[in-house]
Amino acid sequence: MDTSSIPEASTFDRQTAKTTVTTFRIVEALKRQSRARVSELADELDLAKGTVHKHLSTLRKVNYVVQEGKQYRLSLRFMGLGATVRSNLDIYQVAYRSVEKLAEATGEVASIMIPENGYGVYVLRVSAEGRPDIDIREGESVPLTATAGGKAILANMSAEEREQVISRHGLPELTENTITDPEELRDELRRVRNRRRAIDRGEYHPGQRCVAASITDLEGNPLGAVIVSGPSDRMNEKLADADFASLVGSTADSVQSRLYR
Amino acid sequence: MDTSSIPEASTFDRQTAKTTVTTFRIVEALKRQSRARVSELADELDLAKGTVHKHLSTLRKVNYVVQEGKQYRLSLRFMGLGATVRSNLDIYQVAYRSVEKLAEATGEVASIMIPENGYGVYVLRVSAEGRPDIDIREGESVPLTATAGGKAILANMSAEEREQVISRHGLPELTENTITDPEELRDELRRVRNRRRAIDRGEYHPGQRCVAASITDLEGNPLGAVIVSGPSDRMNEKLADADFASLVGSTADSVQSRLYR
DNA sequence: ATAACTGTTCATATCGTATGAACAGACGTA
DNA sequence: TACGTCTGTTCATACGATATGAACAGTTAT
Repeated sequence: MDTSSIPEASTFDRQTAKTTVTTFRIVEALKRQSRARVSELADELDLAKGTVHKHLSTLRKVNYVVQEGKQYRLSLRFMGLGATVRSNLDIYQVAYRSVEKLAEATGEVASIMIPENGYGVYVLRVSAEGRPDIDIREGESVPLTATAGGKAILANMSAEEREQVISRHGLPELTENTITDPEELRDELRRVRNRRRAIDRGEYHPGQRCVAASITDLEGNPLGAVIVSGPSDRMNEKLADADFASLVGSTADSVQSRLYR
Repeated sequence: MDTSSIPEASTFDRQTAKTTVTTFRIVEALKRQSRARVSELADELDLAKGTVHKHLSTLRKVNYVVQEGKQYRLSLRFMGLGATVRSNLDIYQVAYRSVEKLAEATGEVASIMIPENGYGVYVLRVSAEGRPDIDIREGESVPLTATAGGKAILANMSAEEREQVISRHGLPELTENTITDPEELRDELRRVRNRRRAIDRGEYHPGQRCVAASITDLEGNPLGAVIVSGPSDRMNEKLADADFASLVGSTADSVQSRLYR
């Protein structure tokens, strides 16, 4: 599951360009459906066919949508935007090599997550054998409350920010292991702070287990997290070795120190 | 250099959502500048400050722009769009492993390019030692006329399509080696067709040299190209070995055959 | 302290969006 | 084949919303 979708344009205040809202509602619908026709989108978004057609043909003219017969799909130009956004992140540049090494050393998938608007975004994922395409993809947004990386980030936020995230986004129950009680989450975050590492047990994907350590700025505010993920059973074995978990922490520390030089 | 930018909204016909055009002009300006303030964008795009502010705050509300103090930047959500678009491409799924192997076998950067709207887009780039971040990035659009991959694609287009690309986009001179004469390009494309491979010599980046082979559908229409790129001097040495160049071709053939099974 | 910036909000006029109808063409069915 | 129902696209219209420039307060430099 990805983040929730954009409400219809009329729910926004007067200081909002509602045409733009509608455009992005269409873009996100196309993201979900990968390819769609005019009337499908009109039905789904409750818009007139003419309206959808106008938006799609506009997006086609600016090259962000491609028409294939009667179907429309998002164009590869979005890849260019995504790649540019990512490469502008200091943390991505600095962390790239370390994450690669971490994947190699652990034999599992290693990632970087960055918080944005109360969500966590995986900006980098490397597996020991090539790029991973299953389960979680680079660029995916996930709730901070239901992943090891997210918990590592939340744990280092100020109480104020943390509570804001919790009240804004709640604690969506994604698997039977997801923490859904705010008080329980606060306890868990205290443990994360003390141990300087977060662990999840299938709270986002059942059967997946992750270890994470946070990267902070000089005041201790969270900038992101380093994560190692794998199948629960294999991860359980590996976690028995204390060196394994400390690898995640030392990677995070190394990235953090290089961020400030 | 990336693809050219969107003209101002008023130049579009009546069947176009001009608000959307303006929004994407702002998005592309933010792509170029990575972070910008309201009045910078207003100056650059020749819009009223109030207009830019309205668009930016709209984009922020739908989570596609992040505000950091007085600066605005594109959000990581564009990464999610880009990753989704890419993973919907059959050719990406099929080619991934082969390109990885090709990078390893050649010791150079191996890529897949896909044509879209008369441009070539690098949808995948793998280097023997980790992900390459220099020069050309995944997601970047380049002119078909000035790259080996682009020439491999152009060579397999119908004469009609090919001429349409040439007349629409021209032959932009990117380095002193770029082919700028249409007739010379047509000759070159004939050679490409005969040899079943395209070579460039710094026509896009000086000092870079690439070999490419096309991937086509069952009717022979170009779907993309497989490319190996590296520094000119090193590539010259390697190209002396006939097996080296044929590796590119056999990779393309293998991808193509697996596309139709 | 001044001055020149800034980002944001506001009211206004005009432009342009969203709508639903109308149309022709594609598609499937009988 | 002929029908009916779907489609995408275009069009005119009414209303709504965009773009504007001015006004304002806040910030940064001078």
